[in-house]
Amino acid sequence: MSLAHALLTSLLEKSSSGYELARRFDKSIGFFWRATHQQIYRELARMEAAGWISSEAAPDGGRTRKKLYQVRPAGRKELKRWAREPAPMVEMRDELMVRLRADAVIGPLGLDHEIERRAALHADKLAAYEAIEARDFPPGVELSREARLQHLILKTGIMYEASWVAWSREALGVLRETDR
Amino acid sequence: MSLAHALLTSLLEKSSSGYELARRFDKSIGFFWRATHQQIYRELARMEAAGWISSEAAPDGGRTRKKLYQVRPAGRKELKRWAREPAPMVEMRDELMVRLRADAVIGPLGLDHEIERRAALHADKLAAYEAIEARDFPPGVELSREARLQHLILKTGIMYEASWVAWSREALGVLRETDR
DNA sequence: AGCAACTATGCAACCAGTTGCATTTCCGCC
DNA sequence: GGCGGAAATGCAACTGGTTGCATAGTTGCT
Repeated sequence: MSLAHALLTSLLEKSSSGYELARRFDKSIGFFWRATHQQIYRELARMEAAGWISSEAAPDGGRTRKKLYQVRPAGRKELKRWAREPAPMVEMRDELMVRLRADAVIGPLGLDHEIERRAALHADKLAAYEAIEARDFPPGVELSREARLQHLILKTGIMYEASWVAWSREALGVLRETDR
Repeated sequence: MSLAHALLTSLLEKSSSGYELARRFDKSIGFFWRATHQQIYRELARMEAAGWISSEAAPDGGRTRKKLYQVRPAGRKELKRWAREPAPMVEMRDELMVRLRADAVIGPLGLDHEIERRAALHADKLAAYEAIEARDFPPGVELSREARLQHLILKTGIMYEASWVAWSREALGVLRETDR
């Protein structure tokens, strides 16, 4: 269960409401860990029950239902404990590979369109990440430890998307050479 | 739900029992789609209920409980239908990134050991894939359409593992430079 | 005043995948 | 004859993630 730990990390950076966390997950953290608002609310409730975080009504005099969460010492301790655990290796798990194999067995299925579509999506993400890199991590600037690690994480995303863009080119080559 | 379709593909290659499929999933198909025997038995039962596959007792005179499954026309049709659907893009989702971010926020946690451990695992997989490539797809040999697609799938695995090995080197550099 | 869009939270049902355990039969070994 | 291990199938309980829907207040437009 590492959504909880992603949320702890995010809350340590800044105490927030569930809603704010959900939107934050659409950005930085969300590059490598997705979560719906449902999941987040449910998880926050659990974490509060476990004593990892505490909540207070937002300082707006009760006009909204908004709750602000902050990390309690037990939560920080839990995050430290968890971070030292071995991280399960992420396996490649891709429906497209199943489709390619099906295509190999039951004849040409026109998967090239699909690959082109995905190549475009990966290229978009890659461009977005590279824009962030150019903006936040320009070359020649000394970075803090924290910033260097954030840069590393961003570069991981860049590597990932670039790999898929390159792969798509190769796959299209194979398919077209083959189906000519 | 694409385990069903992975199983259909596998059964089209060769009619098999659940047990055999489970072991086959530890090899070729399992490089990009994992499944436990539990999942496989459950899914085979569903697929039979849907009329995609049919089963018969293994030709051993009822001495074992073994069942042999084969694909029915409806199953082949379903596979074709499914293969043309858009394939959801696989997002990068990695606990290690959460850990790196936690490390950025709550100080050095000694993640370098963890990264080394994973680098070794990825290097092992990479070596295994490359051995298969050298054995099954030696350079200069003309390949059938099916074999070319299988080679493409294998190369995808190689790209994936090689990316992570390269990434690990970079990550270790950042961490060590930073924590010196 | 009326409506749409956004902020903010949550319940309930479902689906896919994991874990732990149970069962039966066969085979080889001591 | 007994024992362990592999072949083969399956049930039950649980976890994590998704989907659809409900609720309620706020802001701003017309």
